[in-house]
Amino acid sequence: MKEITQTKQTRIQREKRLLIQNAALEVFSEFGLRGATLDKIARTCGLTKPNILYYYASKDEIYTEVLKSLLEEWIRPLKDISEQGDPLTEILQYVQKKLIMSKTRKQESKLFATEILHGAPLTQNILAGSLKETVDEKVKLFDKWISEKKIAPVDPYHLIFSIWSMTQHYADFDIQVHSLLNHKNHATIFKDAEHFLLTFFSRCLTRD
Amino acid sequence: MKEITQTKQTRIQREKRLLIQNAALEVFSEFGLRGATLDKIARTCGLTKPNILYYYASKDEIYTEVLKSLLEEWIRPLKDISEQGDPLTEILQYVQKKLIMSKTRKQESKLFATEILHGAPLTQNILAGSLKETVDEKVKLFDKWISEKKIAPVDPYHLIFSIWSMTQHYADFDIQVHSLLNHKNHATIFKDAEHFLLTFFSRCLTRD
DNA sequence: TATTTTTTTGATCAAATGGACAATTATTTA
DNA sequence: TAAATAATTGTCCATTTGATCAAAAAAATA
Repeated sequence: MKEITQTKQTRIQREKRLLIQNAALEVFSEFGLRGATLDKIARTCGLTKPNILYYYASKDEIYTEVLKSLLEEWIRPLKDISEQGDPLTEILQYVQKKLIMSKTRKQESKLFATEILHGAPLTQNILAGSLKETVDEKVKLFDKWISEKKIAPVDPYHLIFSIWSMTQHYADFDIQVHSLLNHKNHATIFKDAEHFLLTFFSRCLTRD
Repeated sequence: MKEITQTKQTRIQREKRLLIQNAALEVFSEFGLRGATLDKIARTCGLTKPNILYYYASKDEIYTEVLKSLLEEWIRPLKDISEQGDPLTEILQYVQKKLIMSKTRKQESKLFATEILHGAPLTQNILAGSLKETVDEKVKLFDKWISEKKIAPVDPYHLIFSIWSMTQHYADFDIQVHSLLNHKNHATIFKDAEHFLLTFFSRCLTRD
């Protein structure tokens, strides 16, 4: 039973594994890998500790699985940037998508941030692998757009970093953002952030 | 002996406390509050665990002290923004200072990021206190500059967030940055980042 | 140098925690 | 419905870890 290899999962297995993953995401994103305990995860999803270990061999395995399933979703919007579209529109749309993810997927953003922050022990190969591939591809596209004078000249790598950092900031540092904005309405903050970011990036990509 | 109140610290006390703080910063920034152990801190500074607990009542007290001494330094560059200087120059200088801090104080940046990310359990009052005060003050200054048409109109709060996020990204996410830039030379990365950020913010603050 | 104070450490403790396992219960299949 | 398989749980264990404490060592002081 330990090795549930692909195809033949029972209904219960599918349900419980998902249940555990959701609880794990919640707990890991709040406390980090080491701060999270199996007891907390168990309590969160209403299962017992041994029951969780019936579906996953170890705490680390849960963490790895949660992280892996998150990473794919995380890269997707970048992949969506299309060579066919209008350059500025494509990039601004990417900014918007990333901001929406910060708004609706805060836990995922925090989990990912914590992982990288602490040395990406389980993600390094992905960073160097599929993420790097996609980034390199889009960098090439940005360079092309620059040489065609369709967007202003900037270092494409750092452009991507700036999009990531500015959008994810609203998820990862939400405590600080809310605190400094007098705990203003959540929706308002994101509306303002969107306006700021779109203004910011248009100005900066249409100059020269 | 437990309560070392201000004035009369012995030479040994001053030395050892500093030794412990430095080791603690190293360990906490790498592993977070929960991932860090007294044993790791002890090993890092070459003391024994009970000896550390002779100088600090608890692990949490060490963490709090490290964080507190870091926060003051962290806010300072923002305070330095002067009403007397040229607006664009002042802001760009702030960007530069923050970037330098990311380069030379990576551990502090990561520790601070982890703290906020996980709910700022020990920092919330500072966020709402002295940091907020300084931010509000500078926001007023930025608004003044905008009304005098000395910089382009942007939401000053989000402008500050953008500076923080983009500069700190190079410290907090250094693993990712290095990985995606083919482990390019550290100095080169920061030189490129500086050029990118200065271009970026000048464009965006001189438009309209 | 003798006495007092400070510093250091080995041994130990209690709580927390990841994990194992056998026994029990529920579900599926023949 | 009986047999087989899957799922669940109570109990237990070993390790880690924050913290204590008394005794020893070192340093400061008289």
